[in-house]
Order: sequence, then C-alpha cells, then structure tokens
Amino acid sequence: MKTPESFNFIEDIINQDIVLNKNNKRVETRFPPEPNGHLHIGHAKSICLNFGLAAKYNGVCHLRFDDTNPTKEEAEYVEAIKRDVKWLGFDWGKHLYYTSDYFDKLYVCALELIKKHKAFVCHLSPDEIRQYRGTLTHTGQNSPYRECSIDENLKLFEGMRMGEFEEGSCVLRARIDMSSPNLNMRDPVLYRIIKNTPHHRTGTMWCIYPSYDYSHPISDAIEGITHSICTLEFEDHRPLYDWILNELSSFVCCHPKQIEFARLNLTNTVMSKRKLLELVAVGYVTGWDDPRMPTISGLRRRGYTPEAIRKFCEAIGVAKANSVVDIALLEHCLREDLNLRSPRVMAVLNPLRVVIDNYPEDKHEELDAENNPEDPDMGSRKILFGRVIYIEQNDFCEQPPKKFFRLSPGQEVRLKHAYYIKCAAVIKDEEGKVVEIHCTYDPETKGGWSKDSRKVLGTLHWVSAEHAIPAEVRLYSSLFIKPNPKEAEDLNPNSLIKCTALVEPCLAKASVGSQYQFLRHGYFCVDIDSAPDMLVFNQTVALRDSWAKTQKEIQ
RNA sequence: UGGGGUGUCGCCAAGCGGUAAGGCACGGGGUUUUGGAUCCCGCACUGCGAAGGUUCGAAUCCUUCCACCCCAGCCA
Repeated sequence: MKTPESFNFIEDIINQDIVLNKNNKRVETRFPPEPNGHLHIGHAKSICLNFGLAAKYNGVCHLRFDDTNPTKEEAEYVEAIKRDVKWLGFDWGKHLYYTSDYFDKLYVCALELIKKHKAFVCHLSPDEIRQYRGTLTHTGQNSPYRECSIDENLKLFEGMRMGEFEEGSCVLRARIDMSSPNLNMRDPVLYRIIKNTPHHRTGTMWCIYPSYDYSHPISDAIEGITHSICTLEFEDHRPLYDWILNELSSFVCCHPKQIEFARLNLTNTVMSKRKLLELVAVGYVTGWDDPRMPTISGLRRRGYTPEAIRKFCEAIGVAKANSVVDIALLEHCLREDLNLRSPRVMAVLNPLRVVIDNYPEDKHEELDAENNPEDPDMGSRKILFGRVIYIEQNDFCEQPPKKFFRLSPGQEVRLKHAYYIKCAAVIKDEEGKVVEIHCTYDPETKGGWSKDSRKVLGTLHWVSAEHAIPAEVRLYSSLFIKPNPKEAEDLNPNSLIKCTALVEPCLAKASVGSQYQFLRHGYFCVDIDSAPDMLVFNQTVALRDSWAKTQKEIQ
C-alpha cells in the first residue's frame, strides 16, 4: 500500500506532465470496456484507477463502450456494465460514449490515411495475410496490393463501405513496415467487412468496422483523453497507437499518452472472460452473478460492498510487474468494512438440541442484545430465551481436546446475552451420536454476567427452539483448489455447501441484500432466491477463526 | 532465435546515489459476553534475480548474464 506521500508510476507520469504544463494541466481518463461480457474484479481495478485518477487530479473520466465488433457485442452487456460501474460508486456524468459514435469520423480519417498513401485495400485472404506477415524471427513480405494507386484505393474503400465486397474478401490496412520487428507494425488491419450481423447501436448502417488498434487512439483523441491507461499486453501496440495519431495530426486535436499497467490476478480464481464464460456455459456455476464468481455482479450478490472493493483496489497498488494477489487481502478488506456496518445476529447452522432442566416449562424471557459492539449507535434488540434451545453441534464435545473452551461435561459456558449453563446429561442415539444434551442454568447470571465475576472460558451463540425460524444457508469456498488454477480439474467440488439453519426470528422480514454478521460464523446477506416462507442467506465471508488454527496445531 | 516488458520479505508494493516504508499472511503477548474485533511486539540482521564495475557511499549508475511474462486475430 502506498503512503500518502508516495505516488504510483502513473501518478508520477501525470505529475511530471503537470509540471511541464502538458494538456494545460488537464487530466482526462477513460474506462473503455467492450460490451461483450460482464465486468469482474480485474475491471474494478481499472475502473478505480481511471476514475480515481480523474478525481484526484480534478479531471473527468469517461465511460466509453468499445463497440467495434458487432459479432461479439450486445446491448444487454452495456446496461450491465453501466450498472456495475455505478454500483462501484463512480459517476461518468455526461461523459458516456461509444466508439460507434465515431464511425463517421473514423471513416473520414481512413480516407485521409489513404490519401497520404498510408493505407491500402488488401485483397489477400486471412490466411495469406498471416503468411505474408512473417514470424517472430522472419520479416514479412509486402502485400501485392500495397502499391495500388491512391485513387484506386479510395475507390475500393468506398466500395467496401457500400457493401460491394464479401466478408473476408478484403480489408483496409495501414501501410507501415512489413520488416518491423514489432508485428503490430507489419501493415495492420484497420477495417474489416462484417455483414449480416447488425450492430447493437448502428444496426445495418455499416458493413465495415474499424479495428481496436485503429479506433482506440482516434476515439481517445476525439474525446480529449490525456492519459490512456490500458493493460500490459498493449505495450507492443503503443508504437501503432502513436503512428496513427501522428499520421492524423491534422485531423485530431490531441495526442493522448498510452500507459500500460499490470492487470489484476487473484489466487484461487480465474479472471479471463473466456474462462468465466466457460464456468457459466458448462453450468458449474448458476450464472454470471453466481456468488462464487469474481464478477462484479457475483461479488455484489455474495455481499461484497463497493467500499470494500475500492479499498482493495487501493491496497493492491498499481505497477507493471505481473503479479497474483492473495485472495486473503480481498477478504481482509471485506471484513474490515463489514465489521463496522453489519448488525450481529445469532444463527445455528448445525443444531444440537439443549434442554435446560431447571428452567420452568412454559417460561420465556426477553433479553437485551446489542446489535453491534463496534457501534453503540446501532442500538439493541430483544431476543427470546426458553427452556429448549439449539446450539452448534461443534460447540459441544463429550471428551474435549486441550484448549476447548466450549461446552463439555462439567465445563460452564456462557450463552451470549443469556445465562451461564452447565452440561448435566448427554443423550445419544443407537449409533452413539449425541442427539440432545441436558443442562442446568444459573438464574443469577442473567444477561451473561455473574456477581462473583467467576470466569467462563467460552461464549456460545444459540437460538430458542420455540421461536427460531429455519433458513437456507449457502456456504462458499473458492472456486478453485489451486492458488494458480489452470484447468477444470483444479475446480473445487465443494465450493458451495447448502445447509438449513435456525436463525433469530428478527430476521423474518430481512430484505434481499441486507447484510448481517452471524455471531461467531461470519457475514451473511439475504439472497435473491429468498421466498417469503424460506429465507436464503449467502455467506459473504467467514470470520477469522483462530480456533481452527489451534485445532490443527493440536492434531 | 526478432521485438516489447518485468525481477525488492510467503503475497502485493514503496524506494528515483546517503545506508531497505507500508499492507496482507505468519508468530508471540495484552484485552474481550463473538476463539470476532481491537491493541502491542516480532517478521529482508551488508540483504533488493546473479556476477562484475564506477563511487567515500549502489536496490538505485554502468557492463554482462539469468529467469519469467506478452506479441505471428479480418478479437479487444
């Protein structure tokens, strides 16, 4: 994490540009998603970076949909992306753009390149283009169409636009250098023909579409972007980005600076659109918003907060080294945020029936329970106590290991907000499994305090058998077993475990999305699958569990 | 084997010639009506991919080497 005085390398560049009075000290960035899929936590890094930089330098950040390939893009994704960016807490204001807004301008620029003899229509087949391009170690060969006259090219390109050629029969190419060691400079494709696939915004108005390499620098320049931030794999494209803007300098007003940074990788998950799509398509997850997915919609449904994600993006820093961030850092940022805002509530996931023998049969009491020890302003609620309660199965052990602070024969524990109890008898089934225990309580310890201030080691959560309501709880762990998953076989078969829990009655009217801490378990939120008669909770993240560590040491 | 990048603690990441920030993870302790939270302490003892060199002084400059990542879509 950076100290307040330290800047990341992009900020260093911006600071220097400001000192040199570049762009009139203006800072303008953009987040340019292609509407061909859903945003994920990796995009969040880019969004936080671009919008964050703009905010920090009193600039603006545009949201621009890079919609130059109708065969892959859909309007539905546009709306989903807007929703996600907004949810993350960023506002593009009036700066919502589409590359397709610039198709006319892009076309005129292409004409200009042709007139300068810097672009030509090439009739080589895709396969031939590949062959002519050469390899990493061998230079390419000039296309036989490279020396066609300007007038001929103008005519042909116009023909392309008019739909006179079939898909794949020809393309517009830049005329740069087939012997360049940088393959991107070997006469790259600027326009290709796409017929029969209407564009989600321009319909059938165009049958030629600009490539990323061609449209991106021009779109940036049109919008007056000062710093065009992208990921590392575009580093090789920067000479082309600059070449295009230099050749078009009389047509576009400014020349943005392309800066590349390392994309985010997280342990135990995958980030590429292809792999995420595969998880959805194969049905390993229920959809893009499955709570196990690293998509923004998945994280949102899981119960992540925008604040936690932003904090995380701040914590991981921005640099050029390829890296894989430990998912534990994301979870740390999440807990840090949820700890302060989540009301505490009791839920028993694996119930064990407890009868308190010396508690009157028909009696029940209302007890006070604070909603959040971190925040007194969140107030308190009443909880109901009675003769029969449920505790967690693993909060009882007949023959406890060392350092077991919970209920066992002879050991006194506190029921949170209620009374001290002691185990008096254990009832088992034929197989020897504990099915019920009988306890006695100390009436002098109401609220969980004793006058003699005797110590109890453990405090257990519980619910009243008579009042608790059932709820489905979905427990999640990482989608992949290995920190750096490669194949489907690295998938975690137990990434989702469902169970039926007993929860406090106050949750009966909990609304979808609302977030709670289930005491001693973790943070949970109400899932959209909830029905009036059956709440469904997603485990957002478990509480840190030092007992689990101690147990491992003991073994 | 061409070009472009990157290598600082288990994982991120500051450092920009003056003697290795911070966060996560991990370990120890205090406190605690969540084995939560919180607080304190420890955590790169000539070490910054390696080897040489320049310098009073090098993670920072120079040289050579090594490792890893990206590029041969009419995808972005």
